[in-house]
Amino acid sequence: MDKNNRLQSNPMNKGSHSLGRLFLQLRRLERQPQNFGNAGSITPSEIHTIEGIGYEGAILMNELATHLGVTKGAVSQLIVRLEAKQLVMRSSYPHDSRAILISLTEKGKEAYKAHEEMHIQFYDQLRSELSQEEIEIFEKCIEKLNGFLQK
Amino acid sequence: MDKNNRLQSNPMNKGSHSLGRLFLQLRRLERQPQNFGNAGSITPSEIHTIEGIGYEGAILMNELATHLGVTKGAVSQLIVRLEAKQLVMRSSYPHDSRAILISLTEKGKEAYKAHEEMHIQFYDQLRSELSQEEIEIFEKCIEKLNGFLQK
DNA sequence: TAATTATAGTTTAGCATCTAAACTTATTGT
DNA sequence: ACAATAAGTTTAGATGCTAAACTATAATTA
Repeated sequence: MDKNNRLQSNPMNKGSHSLGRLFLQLRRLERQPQNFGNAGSITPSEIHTIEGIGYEGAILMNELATHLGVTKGAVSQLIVRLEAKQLVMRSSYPHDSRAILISLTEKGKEAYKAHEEMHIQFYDQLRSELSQEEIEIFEKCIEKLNGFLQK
Repeated sequence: MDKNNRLQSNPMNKGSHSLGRLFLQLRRLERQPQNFGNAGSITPSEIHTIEGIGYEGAILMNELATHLGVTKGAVSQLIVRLEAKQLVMRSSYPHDSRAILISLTEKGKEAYKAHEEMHIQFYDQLRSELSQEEIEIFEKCIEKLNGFLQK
């Protein structure tokens, strides 16, 4: 295509463009089911849910919805599927009989750990190509981004 | 919940955790339709498509699919919708009568520009809270990430 | 040249993910 | 006790994607 025809060729905006490509990559990743442990194929939404549960140990549907940034209805549906796959289990919450505590089964914990291991390896790979100082600045930037997007 | 029960409490992994939260934020963002220009409500997939077209000026279905990292079928469906919204138009490609060139209508260009403007403002906001050096390191890290995820 | 193979794009069926809203059941506040 | 609120479930419908079958054109090869 004719590159002179581009609507945008602002050189100041190169960083924004890299970020844009990263978004597309992440969108692609977030569509790809994967195997974690021997739990079979797990979709991105499922693994995020497992991550949220595993991080807390046990969590209410409510809290999980807030953590994931989705409605309680969405979480309810996910938990049905994860329970069917025997990755999570429900138990009652002593202080409020309406509430339901979700926790990981042994199989779920395996998947959780395999996923964490993957994260750690990924991060190690990044660390191996950057200095300690660069990593710290990167993390600071990520925190800033998190702050902006919070709203 | 009992924080001592956490499956993961590795302090070395804090950066990975921030990155995880960023992913969740982005997932949430990427579900939210927005208004750009006076083109009405535009979904994330639609705006990514418009961005890909606008950046090149005119592009083949084929190339667009590669750029977005989706199948040609997905692009075909998106273009149908964007054409119905009068944001893009099809024209024939001189060298190959099978191929179809997609470009933006005036309304599409408006949406494109409004979206770019948003990106630039977002990036300016980030820049205002970081030093020039920090920005450069951040961009380097983004490039690294892009490299990793390419595979 | 005629037949085969490859390529560009479209269409369709089906899956995954989510929301909004209606619903059930339990809790809280007056 | 009663009304309002809160936790979770269910359902219908939107979105966004893939895989695979399909049409039409182009390129290759026998």
